[in-house]
Amino acid sequence: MSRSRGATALRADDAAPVFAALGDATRLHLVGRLSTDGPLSITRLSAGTGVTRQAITRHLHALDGAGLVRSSRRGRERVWELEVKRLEKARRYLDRISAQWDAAADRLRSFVEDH
Amino acid sequence: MSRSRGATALRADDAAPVFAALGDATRLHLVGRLSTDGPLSITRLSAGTGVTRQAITRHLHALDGAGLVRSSRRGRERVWELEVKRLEKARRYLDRISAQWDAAADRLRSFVEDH
DNA sequence: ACGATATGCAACCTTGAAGTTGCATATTGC
DNA sequence: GCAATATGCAACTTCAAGGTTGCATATCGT
Repeated sequence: MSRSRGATALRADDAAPVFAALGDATRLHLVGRLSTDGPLSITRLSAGTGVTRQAITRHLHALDGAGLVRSSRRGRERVWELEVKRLEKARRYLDRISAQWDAAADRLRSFVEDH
Repeated sequence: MSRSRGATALRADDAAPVFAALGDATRLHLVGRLSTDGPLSITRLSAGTGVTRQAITRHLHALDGAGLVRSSRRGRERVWELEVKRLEKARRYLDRISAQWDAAADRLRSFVEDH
């Protein structure tokens, strides 16, 4: 096998929604916050963002739809946490593209040298 | 300096537009195509996409706006190529978030162990 | 029981993304 | 010069994303 832990590479059509979810400043801030501070409630995530709690809730659902976060009810609050696996899949996707580009650049270089 | 080659980490507000540009299936396909086949003209990039050349042109401009591609005129055609540096910055951004998450997970674990 | 706190849900508004069609302009090759 | 090829530019349509307000519902703590 080419990768450890059975990780499957994302195909373009599957990767696009993940990047789209990351492609909003507010959501990217949420992801950053969850990555540093760990699981947090909606109210805590909303504090200091400048937008309403309902808007934040929508963003969290958007991230959830892309598989980037996960939530669970804890008493009267709902706690959200990062789904780091999906994030790493996205990272590997970018890795692969860079690698392909490098290979193409190498081919171009040797082509030029041969002519 | 903390990184070689003077690479600067992207901040959330700068990274979001990059991910947004990657967050569309058509554009992601274009990026993939450019990464494997190298510099290509608009007409070639449009062939077989199912959308009009004008739409592809718009997508290319969107990618350009995010700094992910670069173009130059070659005779009567315009050739687009991947700007792999920006792609790698985005990759490092995801890397950093994963790392922060790992650190947070470690803190949480030792916190639990101490109580 | 009750006030305070934390969410859930829905209707509504505004704006920009994505795609189209139509037409103008620039280059190439004979 | 001219037909074919490759873009550039602009107006128009459709639709969903991002935000808001208002109100209902569920839990906690005393």
